[in-house]
Amino acid sequence: MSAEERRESVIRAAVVEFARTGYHGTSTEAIARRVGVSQPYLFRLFPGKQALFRAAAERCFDRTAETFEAAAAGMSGADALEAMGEAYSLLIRDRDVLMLQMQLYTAAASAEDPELADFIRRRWTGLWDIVRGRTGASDEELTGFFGHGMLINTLLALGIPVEDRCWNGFDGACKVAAAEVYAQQR
Amino acid sequence: MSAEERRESVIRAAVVEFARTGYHGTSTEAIARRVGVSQPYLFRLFPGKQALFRAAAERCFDRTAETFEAAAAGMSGADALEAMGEAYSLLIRDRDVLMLQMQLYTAAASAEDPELADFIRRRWTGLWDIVRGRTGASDEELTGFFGHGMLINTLLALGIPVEDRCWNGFDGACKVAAAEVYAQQR
DNA sequence: GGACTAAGTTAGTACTCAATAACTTCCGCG
DNA sequence: CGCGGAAGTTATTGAGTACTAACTTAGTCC
Repeated sequence: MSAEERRESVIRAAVVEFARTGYHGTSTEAIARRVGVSQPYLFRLFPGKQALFRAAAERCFDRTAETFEAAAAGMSGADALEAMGEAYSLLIRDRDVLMLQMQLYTAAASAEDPELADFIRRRWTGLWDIVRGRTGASDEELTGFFGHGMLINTLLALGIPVEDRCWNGFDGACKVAAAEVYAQQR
Repeated sequence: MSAEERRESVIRAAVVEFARTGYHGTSTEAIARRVGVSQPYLFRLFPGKQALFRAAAERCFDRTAETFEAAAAGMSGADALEAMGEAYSLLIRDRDVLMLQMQLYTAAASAEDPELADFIRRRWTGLWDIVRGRTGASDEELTGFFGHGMLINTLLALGIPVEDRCWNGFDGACKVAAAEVYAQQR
């Protein structure tokens, strides 16, 4: 396998492991084991653990941005906003993407490398700009949209059952998505 | 100092340290140093690191619950809801309370002890019930309220500057609170 | 076929960290 | 005074962990 292909599979493994146990809770050993490669070899492909984490973060943001862009393609206004919401609920059925997002929110504050924190901020506001640019939504609509999304993230991360009262305010599509997340075997 | 007083100061230190670097990123050494006590002595006061984390989590939930209760005292309906929102924005000026909350959302999923995950879920839904019980708000109002809160948490955790477009949809009180959080020297 | 290179390994190092064991200090009380 | 207990310490251990150095294997091109 070429180094570039390996790097790709390492990133995918890093996304999974960092999503589940966070930066400090994840050993490079765990990532290597998932890839099926020796642990020291990771350091041939990436300069260090931080670079692995950053690559995983980048992948996570890329996927979300692409999801938003694709959903809104050929649409505008309220239709685009609704499509993006729907697409997002599909995206986070991948529990690792969801959890890595949550990990990034805390990682930004405690990042020993300020450049990483800055990167996370820039990418996150980038998502905001995508939604705003594609929908032309008002500030209030945007905070409503992202607030709604953050609450879903939190409920899923916490593992609040779909039958719980906390899910009452959500529409059927959200609940179906949530049920599917929980059905995922780990 | 009595063991009980020490335990109290240890919990306060644990809240700070776990909030800043998470469960795995925090060493018991760091907590002990903040308390001004030797590291092994922590294990006389608490059975292990997990117990420290749980005590910190408990403290964090207690403070939030008390804040909600106090704000809504003698009020009801929309007034109570607004008072709770206002009180919350004051609470999270304590950046450690804010960040520990964020840490808990990821900790629940990766907790090696399922009882801890369950505890976090129970306490979180407990907050939901407090707000619902004191205000009688509809399901949609509740998801709006908590979604709004979660978005604020995220923006603050990421360190998005108050001048940023992401803050546009928030009222003046929120922005003032945010500015104060950032003004906090660490 | 032999040299070069890319992909990958094993062995090892220096360090950190949670937890234990055994010792010390000091206060109150008879 | 002396003694018991509570509040703390130092020393240590054993298990991880990020990362380095040096070696191996296999395909490719001349």
